Amino acid sequence: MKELAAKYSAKDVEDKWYAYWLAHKFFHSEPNEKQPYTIVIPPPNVTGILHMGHVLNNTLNDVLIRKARMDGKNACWVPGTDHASIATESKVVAKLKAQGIRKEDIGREEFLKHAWEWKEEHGGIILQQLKKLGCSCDWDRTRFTMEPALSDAVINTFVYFYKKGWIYKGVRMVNWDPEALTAVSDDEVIHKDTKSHFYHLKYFISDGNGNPTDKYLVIATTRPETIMADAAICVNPKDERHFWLKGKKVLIPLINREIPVIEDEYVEMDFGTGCLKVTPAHDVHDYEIGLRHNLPVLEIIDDHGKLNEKAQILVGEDRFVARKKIVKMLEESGNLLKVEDYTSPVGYSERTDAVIEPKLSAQWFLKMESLAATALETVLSGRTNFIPEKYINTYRHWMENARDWCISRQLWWGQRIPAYYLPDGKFVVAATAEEALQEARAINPNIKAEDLKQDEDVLDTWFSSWLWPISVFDPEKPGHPDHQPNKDLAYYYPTNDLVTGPDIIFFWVARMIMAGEEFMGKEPFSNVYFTGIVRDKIGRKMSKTLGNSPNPLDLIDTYGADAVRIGMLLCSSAGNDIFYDEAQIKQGAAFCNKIWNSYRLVKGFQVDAAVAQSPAAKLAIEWFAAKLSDTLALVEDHYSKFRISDALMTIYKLFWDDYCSWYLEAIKPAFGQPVDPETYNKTLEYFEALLKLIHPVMPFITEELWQDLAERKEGETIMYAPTPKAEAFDPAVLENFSLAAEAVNGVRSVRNQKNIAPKEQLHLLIKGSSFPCIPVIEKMAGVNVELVGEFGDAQGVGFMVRTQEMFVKMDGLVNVAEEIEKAQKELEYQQKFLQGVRAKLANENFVAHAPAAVIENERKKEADSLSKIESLEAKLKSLKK
RNA sequence: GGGCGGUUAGCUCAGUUGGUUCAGAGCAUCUGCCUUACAAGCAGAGGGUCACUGGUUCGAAUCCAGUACCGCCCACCA
Repeated sequence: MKELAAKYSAKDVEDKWYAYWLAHKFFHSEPNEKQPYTIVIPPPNVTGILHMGHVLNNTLNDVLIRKARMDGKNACWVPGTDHASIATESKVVAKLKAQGIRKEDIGREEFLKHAWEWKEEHGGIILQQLKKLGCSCDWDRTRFTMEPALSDAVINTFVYFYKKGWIYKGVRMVNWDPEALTAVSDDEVIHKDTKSHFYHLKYFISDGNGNPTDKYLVIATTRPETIMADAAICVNPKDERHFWLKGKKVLIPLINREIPVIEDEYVEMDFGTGCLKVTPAHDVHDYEIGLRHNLPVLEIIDDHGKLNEKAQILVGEDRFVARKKIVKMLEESGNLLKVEDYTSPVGYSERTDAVIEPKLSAQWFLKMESLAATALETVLSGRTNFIPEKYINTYRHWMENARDWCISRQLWWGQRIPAYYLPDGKFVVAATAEEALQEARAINPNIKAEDLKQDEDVLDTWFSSWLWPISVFDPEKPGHPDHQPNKDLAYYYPTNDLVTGPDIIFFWVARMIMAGEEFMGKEPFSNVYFTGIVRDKIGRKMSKTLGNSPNPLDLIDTYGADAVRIGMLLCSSAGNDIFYDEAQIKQGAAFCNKIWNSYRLVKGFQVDAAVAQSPAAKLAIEWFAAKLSDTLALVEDHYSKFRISDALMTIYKLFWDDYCSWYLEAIKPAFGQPVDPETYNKTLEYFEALLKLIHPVMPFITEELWQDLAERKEGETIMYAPTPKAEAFDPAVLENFSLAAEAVNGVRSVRNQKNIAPKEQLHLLIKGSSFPCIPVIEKMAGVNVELVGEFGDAQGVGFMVRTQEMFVKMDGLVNVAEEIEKAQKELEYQQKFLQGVRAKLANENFVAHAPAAVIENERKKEADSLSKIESLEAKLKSLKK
């Protein structure tokens, strides 16, 4: 046996064992005859770095996958990264900007070169970081959403849906991000209540020749800078206040353009002034009103959010600058009636935090109706479970109201839309330029390859990640529903569990279900476990700007990966936000050390075949076998319900309290004394079972100790050791030991009160003819036990274990008055308790309605209480003598 | 504005179909111990009117209704 340090040092073991696992390809999985257990990683952004959210998510994933592996399943965890269109592109743009380069100047091809360089440089860092955490991903299967095969899959699915008639190009009002210069989907817009102003503006009625009369109407708007794009003023047809406006025309302030007054029920009579300025180009609802009334669409804000020449005034000004300036101008011109403070929801871009500009533009859409209906059914039917269930409601609401998905993005980093335009503006959709040319020739036989221009836009990132559970195994399958799944896909799909955050339930989870049903005819996973958001201990989100997000690698360096994993899991229950506190990681480190030191004790035992097994050891061995089986069942139950932190806490207590504090102390030989072989072997056996049980949570320390526990051959690992199985046991064994433990606690309590050192041997009298596990009590409490009929005149302190009277003999140390007071108090409590029980039993309604078992129990309480009262009274009598 | 979830010890949370002495766990706190595996430890102790108000019931932390507060999702009444 090698010497073990007094403290566990994670640094000395973690890298060593990770390298060992890799060298032996323990993480690698190939289809075989065993039952598969599959997880696909929620692919982190390719240029991202590990944050606490990743730590939580991937720790959970790793616990599940390691558990499944030890349960005998063929476990496969597929890792990879996401190209993250907007996030990556904006990072590259920023980097180039710092060098004074604008992407427009260098062009698409050159820009993509830079982007790939960036990806090569930063891509995959996060995967290396996951290794530090101990994640047992099948690295041979690492995928990237923009690698050629997966990009082909994306293009093929686009073509597939286009041919199916579900993808269309349309001019729609989209959410325009003026900073990223791209449209974003509805889900990427975050509405925040924003303080602004409500400007009441006078629009003078025209005399018919474009000249103002002295009559006017008043509109209220939050966006005065858009008045130049007004196409009409709209009132509710039922609004009597505005009947006089019928058929009138009004003049837009400052520019005096004439616009009609129209009527539409959309206008709320009791909101604002009841007059709405209709600006079809810059408001979603106004656009719809414009369609109904055939109004012209005049766009005055450009892609960058600046006013263009069509605005006539304030040309070139940013929309927010223009707002301030135009208010002043309106005030000077006498059109500004009043300004109110107003708070209203404003849409912001999730990625850039820019205020979203509703903008009319040509975009590609995927019809959601059928996909959403199917995917809703997948969850409602329970083929895919959500943990916690509350997210089903959220999911249902979204699916029932899903709008067509805007899948085009005005970016370069991503899969380019496979639409090819002919010179006349017609287009064809095909997977390759060659196929496109053929199709184009069907329209116009004279078309040459160079006449075709491919669409400039790329596809939304989620349009590739929704294929992830399929494409990581067989990229040929999506887009080709007739294609026979390859061996991997046939074996690993559907995957089992998905662990992810609720923030991407629609972006990703819902859409993976759609793609799974569409291309495989089967749900992509059976369970979705939603984690919470990791917050700091006072509840703030982790963020770079707040600086409250620790670097996980520093934590791993300081405390070890096992400690970090424990720390995260301790405070995580499904669906609840996580309040991260470094104290929890310290607790994890303390647990590592506890395990380490218990091993030091066990390995330090001297074994001597000539030594007889002590009665206490025999009892403890019998008890721990039962305790272990009992706990194993509990742990399995927790895992089956995804109560991972409960499972961890259950094992934690089994190891620390039951094994270390009770079992080891009970079997531990006196200092310098050897232990008998049977006890030694059982102790090692239990220790090994505990290591296996906790291995999914703490992979490194368990491997280290397991390897040292016995002679191991190269290539052996705890990773594939089977999970310990519960065995049948006699519940009386547990009950008896816990009675003994209560007696021990009673004695210890007395020691504490009376300030008696643990070493000092005491006498414990137990009234009665028998009591279980007496040798354990003697060993653990440091007493000699004597069963007696009566305590007689002995001096000391008494206590009770349930209905059993006990008495610690102590000459001279007893304060009789104190003892009397204690007994008196206890007596009063018991009498009150008895009263309550008897009142219940005297209640005819209770006796008539309650189940027999409950009544029986009340009777037992009554009897127990009576017996306690009897002995307390006797005790008082003898004390008072 | 609509929907969903929550409120239990100082903190983070359990509490399964209402019924065992059910009011719990971990951490934190307090007291005593450097006892020969471990002071990242050992032993002991204190701490809650289960948000509030009503109701159902023999019996409510648990079921129902209302109130208050917190959180999340959806939704651009300009």
